Amino acid sequence: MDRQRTDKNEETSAQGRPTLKTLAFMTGLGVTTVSRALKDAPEIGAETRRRVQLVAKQIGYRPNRAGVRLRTGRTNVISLVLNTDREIMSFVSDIIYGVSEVLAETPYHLIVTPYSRSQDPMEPIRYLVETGSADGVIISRTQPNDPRARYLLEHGMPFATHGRTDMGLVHPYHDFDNHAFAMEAVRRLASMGRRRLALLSPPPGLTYYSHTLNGFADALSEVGASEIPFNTVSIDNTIEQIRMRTAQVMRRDVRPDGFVSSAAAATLAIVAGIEDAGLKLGRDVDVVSKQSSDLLHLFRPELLVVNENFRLAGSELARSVLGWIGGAAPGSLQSLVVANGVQALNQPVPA
Amino acid sequence: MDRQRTDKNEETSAQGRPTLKTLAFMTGLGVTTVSRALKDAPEIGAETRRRVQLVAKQIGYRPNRAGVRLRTGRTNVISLVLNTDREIMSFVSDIIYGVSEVLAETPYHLIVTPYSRSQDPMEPIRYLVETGSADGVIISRTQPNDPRARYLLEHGMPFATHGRTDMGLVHPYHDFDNHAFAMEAVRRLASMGRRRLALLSPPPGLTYYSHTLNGFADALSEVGASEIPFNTVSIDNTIEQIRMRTAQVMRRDVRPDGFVSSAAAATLAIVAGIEDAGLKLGRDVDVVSKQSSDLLHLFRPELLVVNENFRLAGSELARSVLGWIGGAAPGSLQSLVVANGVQALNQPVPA
DNA sequence: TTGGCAATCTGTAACGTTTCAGTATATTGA
DNA sequence: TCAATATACTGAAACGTTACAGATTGCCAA
Repeated sequence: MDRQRTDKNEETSAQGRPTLKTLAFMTGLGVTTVSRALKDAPEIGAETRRRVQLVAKQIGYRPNRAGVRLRTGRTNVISLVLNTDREIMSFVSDIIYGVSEVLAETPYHLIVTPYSRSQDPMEPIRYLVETGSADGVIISRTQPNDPRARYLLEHGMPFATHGRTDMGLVHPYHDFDNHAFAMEAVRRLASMGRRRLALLSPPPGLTYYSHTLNGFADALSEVGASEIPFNTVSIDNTIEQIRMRTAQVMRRDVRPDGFVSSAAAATLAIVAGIEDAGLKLGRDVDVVSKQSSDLLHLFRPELLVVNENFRLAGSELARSVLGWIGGAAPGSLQSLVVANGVQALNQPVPA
Repeated sequence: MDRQRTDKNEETSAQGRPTLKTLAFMTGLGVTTVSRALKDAPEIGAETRRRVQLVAKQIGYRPNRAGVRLRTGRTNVISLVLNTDREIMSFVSDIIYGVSEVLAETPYHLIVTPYSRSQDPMEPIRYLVETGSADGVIISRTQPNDPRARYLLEHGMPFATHGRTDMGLVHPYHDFDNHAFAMEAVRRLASMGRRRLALLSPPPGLTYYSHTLNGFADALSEVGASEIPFNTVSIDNTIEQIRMRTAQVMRRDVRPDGFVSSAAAATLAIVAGIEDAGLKLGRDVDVVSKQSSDLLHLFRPELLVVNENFRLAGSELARSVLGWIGGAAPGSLQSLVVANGVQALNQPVPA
């Protein structure tokens, strides 16, 4: 079980895919010259360079990734590190699409490196660094003090985080402005006369948890509304837990007349809980929710939504990592996207 | 004899990750011996083998993928080929998780190879084969006569399809029994007294389109119900298109009193359309829908649902590809899942 | 003794790429 | 004129792995 080629002569131009040796044979040049000609090295004659590149294009030469990787250590791989059981569904595919879109025009491949509940989140990161399996890494579920970011920085591995850190270290990131989202959501609810607001927050521990909380609190004091505590659940809880908890709080004497929800799936549960308690959306209570695909308005037209574009996030993250690999300053590869305000019903939102 | 002088740069034990050479130096053996000892080759002494493996574990040796790949052509990569704009969201992430789960316990990596609307679906396939970028491939959106499957088969690249083909060629697949789903859906509607049924089908062209249609038709005649044509849209249409079309058909004199929907997102649109026409779910019409995550019941409790487990699909597909790579017969790597529970089987499904 | 054989182990040569240290040839400065 | 220098190219080595074709040893039959 081995390759069919056994002759050590270069004459074998017919089979297998072309290599530098093939190209060298066809052009009558040395492999070194061909290699350099293909990457526009300065010490190659213009004429020769053009000739080599022409032939390469003609026969469809593509550098062997294993060869390059073995020699240079460059993998041409970007790894997207995902939590296999925590990440919310649609989220992930959108990010993947966004990343793919950007990587498609480059020699880079996207590999998905999963880790599950049972594992240390650092494990895949260490694996990537130790084995040098990727040239760059994208991580999500970013924490204020994120050991992954610190580790990657220490080991000189380019990366970008979905969400910001707060460690005094500078690195590329892409983030959605959840502070602005929460403020906008509260303002909107206040403008509808809602005064007792509850927040279904992101999971504590992640950076955007406090962003959201702060935005919520800032806007509360701005508009003079009050908060109904709802912090025994987060969007990481199950649908059933959120639903039950919502129903509970809605049955109390002093109950929320407005909700801010950080995730679409969770919003379904909130609304179900509201209705479990015999109350009506739009009359007794209003809900502002983030969503990543434009479906919530079908669920209940009364819902107020803010769109978060995860596909864009994927693209930005990919661009950031590539930029860092390409030598750009990490500090110049940060982006923060602000939503275009709260949308009632289905008005398209370009981001 | 004396191997004290072989060290060219052996002394530099502090650098980089360990290679076979490192291991050879530490054990006092040759690299060949170490290589074979690690893979339990028969001509290595039991004592030596144990010793080598112990040391390898101690210093955390991991074979260099580029080296292996360059030498053997084996990539240890499985590629998941995805349509970047057509695939429905949650779908994809579930499959990825399923695949990851299986691959996690192997030396294999998952790489996502995208293609977009603008491209020929064959392009990524050809790329993978020509560059030998993967040892196995998973494709979805399978067609009865699928050029990708044929090409992969012709070129000896192991693969598995999500959905079956109908070309008389045998290859691994995983499929959800949509014929059974459609029949079950119709029976359920019929048992509720519904007699004029409409089907929101999968996109024509894909294999499970006809499976679904046939199941629908078979059950219709079984229960003596009739079909209201609804074939100007499929689940590949936009939410808005489906919604409008549903509203149209529901405003007619002879309108459906039951729907069968092949996708959850589309079901949202159907229900919206029904309500646009001033009708009420559960009273004027019932809807049976497939779903991949358990959310539809929150949307409208009256909805009837059948769960399709895409995570399972991902796992099965990964297992199939690995099995084929491992030398199993392609025909033994086919699975069809009905309702809840996988059946391994090799026989054709009711056409 | 001789030769044969099995059991272990080993060096060398690839795989395709890039880098290092050159080698020719022409061009220039004096 | 000679040497210095730039221009255009080249072979060899190396990255880490595995396959191939030996080595070396001990043992036993003849």
